[in-house]
Amino acid sequence: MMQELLKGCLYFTANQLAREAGKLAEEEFRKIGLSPTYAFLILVVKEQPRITLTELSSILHIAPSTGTRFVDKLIVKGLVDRKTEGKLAKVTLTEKGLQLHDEIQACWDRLYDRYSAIFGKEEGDALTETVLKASETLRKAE
Amino acid sequence: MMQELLKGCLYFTANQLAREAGKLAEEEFRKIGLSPTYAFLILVVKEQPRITLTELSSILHIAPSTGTRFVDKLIVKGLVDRKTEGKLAKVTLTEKGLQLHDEIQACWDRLYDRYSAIFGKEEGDALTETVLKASETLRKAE
DNA sequence: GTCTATCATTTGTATGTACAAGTAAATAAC
DNA sequence: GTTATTTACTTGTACATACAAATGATAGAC
Repeated sequence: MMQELLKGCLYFTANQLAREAGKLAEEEFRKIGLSPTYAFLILVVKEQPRITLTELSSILHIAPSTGTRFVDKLIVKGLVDRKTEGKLAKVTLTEKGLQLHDEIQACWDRLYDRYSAIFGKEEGDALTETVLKASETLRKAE
Repeated sequence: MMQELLKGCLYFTANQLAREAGKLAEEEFRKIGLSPTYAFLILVVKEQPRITLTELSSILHIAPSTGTRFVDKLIVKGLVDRKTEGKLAKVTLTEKGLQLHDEIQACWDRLYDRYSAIFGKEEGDALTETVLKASETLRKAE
């Protein structure tokens, strides 16, 4: 059967998992009008004000060009602020962005709880760790 | 540290894994000018000629609208053929699509070998299975 | 037989994401 | 000090993907 073949392919299953996990995450973060990656970006910038675009992108594991687009949109929403210094683009939260921080944290906690409710806390954590390790193994192998 | 938080989030790690796994897969399938999902679509249609759009989409775990776009593009490339019968859209390989089948299969085998070389065959299989199970658990939970 | 509800598909629109090319700043070579 | 190289970032373009709305076809209610 065809389906069996597909099930044995890591590309395929990993994408499926990402899409399913994404549905939950998007649902949770939709409450504050952000998609999950944007929300995470804000958390990162909160922790490291004046972070450069490159560092931000690398922490989020997105391409720099993608980082630029995200920052662009968050500037339009008035949540972050970009100041270029020489060739560096430094990103910082605005007052409004700062105010959103607690809500984002709350969404995140709820999301984590939902994953935990589905998989069980121990198993969920183990799964996340397995997936993380696998992605790091792949990255290093390339 | 921020990075630690992100590493504990399934949404985040699953997307990372999907992107890393995708790089390998795209590289492999680029040789025949298709992206992995298109290639898989062709394998599925080969196995089930006159498959309906809905069934095809569901096997590939993509939304029906996405299925339509994919089929559109493959028609333009001359690899598949769509015949609407009543309200159903039946998809079949063209001669050209059929001829591509062996090459796709070969790419797939090579891709599998590459994953196996990186993770080890046993571990790679186990990983894929874990990821598959997780995505199914999530899907059922929603 | 008409009307309505349901189902399969497509299309409009939007988002996330990336690569490649372009631009601009910093650094190195000489 | 000018030229070449590298580095950081942005922009043009393109693709995968989805949701919601539109369309078209079947089936059921009466």
